[in-house]
Amino acid sequence: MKTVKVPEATVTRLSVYSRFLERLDQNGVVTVSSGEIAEGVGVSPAQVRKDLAYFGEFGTRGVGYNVKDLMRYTMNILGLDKKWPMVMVGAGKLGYALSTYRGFNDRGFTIVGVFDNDLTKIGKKIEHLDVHPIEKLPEIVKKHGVCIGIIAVPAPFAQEVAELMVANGLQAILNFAPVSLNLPENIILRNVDLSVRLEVLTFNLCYRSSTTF
Amino acid sequence: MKTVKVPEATVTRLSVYSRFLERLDQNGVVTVSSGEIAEGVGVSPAQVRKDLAYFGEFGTRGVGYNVKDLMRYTMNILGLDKKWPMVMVGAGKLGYALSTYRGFNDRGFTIVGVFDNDLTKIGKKIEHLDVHPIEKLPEIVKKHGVCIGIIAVPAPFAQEVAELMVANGLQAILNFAPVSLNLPENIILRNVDLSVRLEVLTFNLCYRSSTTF
DNA sequence: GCAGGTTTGTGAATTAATTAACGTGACTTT
DNA sequence: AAAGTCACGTTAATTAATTCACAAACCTGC
Repeated sequence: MKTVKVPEATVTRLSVYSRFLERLDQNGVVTVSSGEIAEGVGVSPAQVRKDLAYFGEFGTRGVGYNVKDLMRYTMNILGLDKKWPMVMVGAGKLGYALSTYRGFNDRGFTIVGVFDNDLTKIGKKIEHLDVHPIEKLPEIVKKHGVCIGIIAVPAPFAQEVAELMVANGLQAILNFAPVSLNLPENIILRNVDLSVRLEVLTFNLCYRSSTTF
Repeated sequence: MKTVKVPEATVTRLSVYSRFLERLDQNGVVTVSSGEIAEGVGVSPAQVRKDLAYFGEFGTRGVGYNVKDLMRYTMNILGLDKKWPMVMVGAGKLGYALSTYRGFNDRGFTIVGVFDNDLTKIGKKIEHLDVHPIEKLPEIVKKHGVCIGIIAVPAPFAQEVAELMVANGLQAILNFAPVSLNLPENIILRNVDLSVRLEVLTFNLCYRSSTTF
């Protein structure tokens, strides 16, 4: 166990590999090579092997990887062998869409509480879940042992929501509000910034002929 | 005009700076330093200056940057001085949420067509927009001169939707389906993979004490 | 109009990430 | 059972990105 930091990009790719392997497995594929994985997800074969090498030796030389095994290994590395109950704050359109997003369930994530402070939303149902007033967050977090929170509120409220989450012991936050949150060092925070992603497209559209300056 | 490639991370940060500057401007702030921007968005001051340096000299030594000017510069660099009509394919919950997402409009993006092949969705309204059958995509794309497409369909359909977009001349695609799309080199493609983002959180939750291996 | 305090812009140094290259082990074939 | 092939794991080389550090430029006050 060397003391080497795993690049974030590696973790991201691992998640992609994992899902690709899941699909191979469903199609009955038994063995796969780094080259085939690379081809399937759009990276280089060396990259695939390097990424996996951070965590162990999972393949057989001259053969490749057992799909089912590698799938399990990658999922374990990502912590997907555990249960991850989550809370969602914000029951607007985005919060609603995310709360019912199949992709989360498919990977074992479960939203156990949706919260809002808008009286017209509280009490409504999002599938089988009630929309609770924000005051109920502590109770639900405690009850389910939640450590992941998702923020889907308008930008001006995101910071206070994040602080409330931290105050209630959440350790990881996925923030969809388009602002930079200021939180303690030990909180794991990642942003999903939809406009930013689009603006990367427009930038490249403008400079596609010459991505150079 | 040196021939230096601009890192993707720089473009991403530029978008974040731009929005931060917008907020400063709304609050009446006239001048800002690289340090203040850095503080506000969570990067280092040197990073801010370096990022801007790819595109020119926008500041005044000993003083800082004029907020309004730098905001305009950054938006121009990102292509936000132009109109970007977009089409959305997929009128499920996510497609619906994204089609009505305020954050896009706030940055000048407009969705001019929403498409689906589900008969129960076609003809319905998403705010002022009709949901069209997918066959109508070519017409709308041509009519509005669209070059950006958003994919919000289930994974199994994403590849064919992407190919349809490419066939109709779209040049940039933002893909929300959790699959790796295979498209021609010249198409600008970015993925927003919601599960992947969550799995980066769970990975870090598992190895927070020792992010090292 | 000069001194002192600021903050930019930038080349150099550092750190990080990716790609290349190759030795090693495993399976296959004859 | 030996030779050939294949694909992994790993070290080295390369490329990329970030941070450092400092000269140059600007403003303020006296």
